Amino acid sequence: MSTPQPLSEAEWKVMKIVWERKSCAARDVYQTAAETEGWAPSTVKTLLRRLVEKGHLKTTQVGNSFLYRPARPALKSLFSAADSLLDNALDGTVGPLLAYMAKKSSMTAEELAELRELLD
Amino acid sequence: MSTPQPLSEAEWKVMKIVWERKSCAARDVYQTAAETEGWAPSTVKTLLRRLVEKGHLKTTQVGNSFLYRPARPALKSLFSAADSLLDNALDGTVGPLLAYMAKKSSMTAEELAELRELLD
DNA sequence: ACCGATCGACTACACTTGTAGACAATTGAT
DNA sequence: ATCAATTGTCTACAAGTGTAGTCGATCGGT
Repeated sequence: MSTPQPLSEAEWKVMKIVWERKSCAARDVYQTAAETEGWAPSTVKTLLRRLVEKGHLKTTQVGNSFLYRPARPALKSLFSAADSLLDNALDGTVGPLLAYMAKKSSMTAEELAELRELLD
Repeated sequence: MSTPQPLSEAEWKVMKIVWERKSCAARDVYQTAAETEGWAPSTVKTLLRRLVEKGHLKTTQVGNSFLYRPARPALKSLFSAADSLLDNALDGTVGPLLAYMAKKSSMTAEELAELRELLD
């Protein structure tokens, strides 16, 4: 139970929308996803349902509808995905992989500093 | 064409076997995958075929059979996968993500040193 | 009390993925 | 020349995924 089923690509996008806001009525997700992905409301409904089934989202009923909230923090899910990525790395490729990611991602100065500290 | 379709989980496993070897006859893959994954030869055949279709493997005919060789280096594919992972990261989560990966993966001293250098 | 908007439930369907059997051609050994 | 083993091709099928329509219940406004 600690690690729910992995997220598909479309599911990640929905999760990101939910993680980013505190109140996550279905409507918020519909609207955001319509703008950013061009998805029909039905599409989002299906994804929300599957995410609940998979245990990534918890719901609280409010009137006729639900409030959706993440079942676990974004970082946890991100770490699970990172585990898979690391599984796919061959011997000796992890260093270059991290270097690539560090270079590509724009990290804030603080993040950089923390990371540097950690490497000891 | 620069970025072939992404690899599925099972496909990664096959690719890893091929990347690790010089000569990659189908038989080598069957045997290794049978040991490590318990896959039937048919399963491996299907995966090899799909990988060729997807452009991840190139073949050279040798007698009745093929030699399989990666269409691009492992690092390239790994980087593509890293791109997806980074796409899924929310603001401010990249630092912790890299920290997690660095901690979890046992890198050699040299890799560590290189990475440290890079963070400047 | 009624009506339009909205929500969730159910249904749909093509495509991908995991997993594998059947079979024909070819090859290597005898 | 023959025969067993091996290889690739074709076929199969259940589960997962992307994408979305329909419909009945309900909520909010009048």
